[in-house]
Amino acid sequence: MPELPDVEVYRRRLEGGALHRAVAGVHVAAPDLLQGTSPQGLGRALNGRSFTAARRHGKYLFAVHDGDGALVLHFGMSGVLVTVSAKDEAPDYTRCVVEFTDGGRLAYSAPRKLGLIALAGSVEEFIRDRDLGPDALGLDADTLERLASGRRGGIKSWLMDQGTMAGIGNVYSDEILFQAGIHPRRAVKALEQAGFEGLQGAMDKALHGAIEAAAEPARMPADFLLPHRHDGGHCPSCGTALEHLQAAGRTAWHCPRCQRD
DNA sequence: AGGACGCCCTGTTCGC
DNA sequence: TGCGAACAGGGCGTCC
Repeated sequence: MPELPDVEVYRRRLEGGALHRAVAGVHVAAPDLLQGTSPQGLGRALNGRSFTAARRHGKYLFAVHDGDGALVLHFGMSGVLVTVSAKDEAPDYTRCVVEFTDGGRLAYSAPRKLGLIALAGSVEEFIRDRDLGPDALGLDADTLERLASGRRGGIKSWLMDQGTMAGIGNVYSDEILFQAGIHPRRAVKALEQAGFEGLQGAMDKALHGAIEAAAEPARMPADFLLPHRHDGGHCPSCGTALEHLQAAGRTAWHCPRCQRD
């Protein structure tokens, strides 16, 4: 379930391990993941180039290269990005590999092929074309208020709407609502009374906390919902058995005591 | 406009 | 034991 924190971890991995190395070739094992290009097109765009920057917007990762463009990666719900040394094996379900001239590789692995691999002229152009909202990391309370104004409907689907803000999916919308003490069925309108500072703080805590934990549930702060978000899980704050309901077509886990309807 | 729903995809888990 | 249904969910399309 790569959402903003997971993709930020991949971004740092890309930045720390795959910049300024010449691309020797690109191998695509799952061409159906390519959108708007082909294995040959990817090769033409990337061969001989080097990645110069790793950027992220929402759940999209951009490997910007020195040929005035970017490789775009989206991870669907099961994708991972790893760097692999010359002598190591790429992971199972590797769908695309960028090979560098030094023998090292960048591997995109995804058991469920729900992600996408594409090329973009620029990060900004891609964001515009996809109608993505501002990145969810670092939004201030005033911006949240502006994004909520005139919005009808549920708060969970609003948080997950990539056109409103980019990066939050089912898992982290649950975490944010838990940290904010807001029931998943509440309307966006209810935020007007509560104020946006609380939501802003919850978003900051959930997203930054998860990134600091490298998006690994086992390393997350003790008061995070995420590690308990399963059958038989209990609220880390009050111990009440967690419940789930359907909201915005997704399973919304919450604490019935801490998140009042 | 926004919600409900189905589809894609495939490994895992559960029920009969 | 074994098979198949249900489930996980990001993103998109359709319908209401």
